[in-house]
Amino acid sequence: MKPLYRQVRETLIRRMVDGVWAPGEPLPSEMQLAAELGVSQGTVRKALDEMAAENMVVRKQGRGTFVARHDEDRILFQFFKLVTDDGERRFPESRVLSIGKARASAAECAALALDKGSRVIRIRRVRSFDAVPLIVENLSLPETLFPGLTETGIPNNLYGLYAARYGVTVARAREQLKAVAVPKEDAAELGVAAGTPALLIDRLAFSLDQIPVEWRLSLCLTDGFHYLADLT
Amino acid sequence: MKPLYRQVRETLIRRMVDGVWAPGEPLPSEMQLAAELGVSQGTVRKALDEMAAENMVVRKQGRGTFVARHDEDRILFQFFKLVTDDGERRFPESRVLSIGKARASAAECAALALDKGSRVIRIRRVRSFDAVPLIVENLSLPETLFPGLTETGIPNNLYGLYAARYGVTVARAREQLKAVAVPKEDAAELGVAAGTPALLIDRLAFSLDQIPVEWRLSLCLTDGFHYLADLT
DNA sequence: TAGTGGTCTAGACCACGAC
DNA sequence: TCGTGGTCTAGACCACTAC
Repeated sequence: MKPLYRQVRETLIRRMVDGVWAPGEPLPSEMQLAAELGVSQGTVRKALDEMAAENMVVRKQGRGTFVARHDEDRILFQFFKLVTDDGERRFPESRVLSIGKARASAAECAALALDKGSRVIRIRRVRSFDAVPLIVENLSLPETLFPGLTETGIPNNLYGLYAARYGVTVARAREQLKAVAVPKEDAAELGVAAGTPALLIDRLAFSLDQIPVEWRLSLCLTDGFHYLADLT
Repeated sequence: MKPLYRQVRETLIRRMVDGVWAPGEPLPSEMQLAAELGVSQGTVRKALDEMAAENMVVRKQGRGTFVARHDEDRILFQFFKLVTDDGERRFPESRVLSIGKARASAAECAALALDKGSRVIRIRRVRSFDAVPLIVENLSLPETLFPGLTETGIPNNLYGLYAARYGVTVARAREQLKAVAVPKEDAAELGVAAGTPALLIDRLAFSLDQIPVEWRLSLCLTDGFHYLADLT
């Protein structure tokens, strides 16, 4: 049998997925949750501590426990690892180059665990620091999860939009990095010669319930910037 | 005042640094530690759980709590992020190209927090998979921490040597990644043309007591391999 | 002052490993 | 069977926030 605190944890995650508590909202207090779920406060606490460690909730002494929001700095930088060489964390501006729908390619079906023939939304954009382009990004999203996305404006912070408009919270991602030569198609957008070395980041993002919800290929110049990883 | 469980944690780390318990050895049981330190078992447990989460100790139900060892698996999963494109984790062979002592450069002093004029050990080696060279590595170590290192054989698993021979346990590292063109000096070792894109990994490794103990620049080809990061 | 999460304690029982 | 860590409970007090 699964430990009680993990069952509690899953109940709470289920509720967040179902939108019972929206991002930014406070959860009931530990005592209330314990009473409602028929367990002791300590068990609820262990579940919440684990969720806090994974950035799903934020605990504030004296105030309460809140569902994590995707516009808090700590969450933003959970997924954005590119830092200036003097260690400054900054967030780039974005400009959408194209957006549209299409039948998912084989690679997209594989990455996003979609059935053959499913449809995806594709976004291509450039991200810049101080008007200097540094990243070209190609995103694929399952259309069923984000209906109508192509008709709205695309904000800089996409994960905030996923959460606010579609109730899809990105909780975790895995990134695969390679060094590649910038191909002809991307050279112009980045303002460099084709063949320049660049960092290719292949990211698959997962929702609270571990479903892949976004596939993103980012081609990054690393002049004055680097990808920062902590091996803990 | 610092919480009790953190004081316990620091006491235990201090003992590991001082070699009271060597890697692989069991710690006293929770009850024994609690009695000795004059706290409750729950407080010791919280300290140990935290240390287990940071890979400093390994807990095994029914057996005990053990000081973590720098065996291949730990290196592979905690410190070696390069995996094959089909997800296989493998350990490369290494061949030392040169080893020697020198006065630390300004960059080395800055990275390793050394006084100007300190001496360092420098190692240069090539790492291969199936005899195909994939990584050229330049390491710098403070000589005071590793006396006599230049006179011994250099094993493939350096962190194991640091721990076994010098009592220096690498607990954490930060890595900075860039995409660069392979310079002339390294092209021959890697068997590629100068200018080929490669991943440059700048790693600073810290001991249990948070002292920088190794600076490592790894130039990696990412053909058939990638750097894997989990954003949690 | 009241309510929240943070720390600390004490004790019970369970699951696992060694013998 | 015994000793270990793993889970669960219950209750006390502290630190912080809001009112």
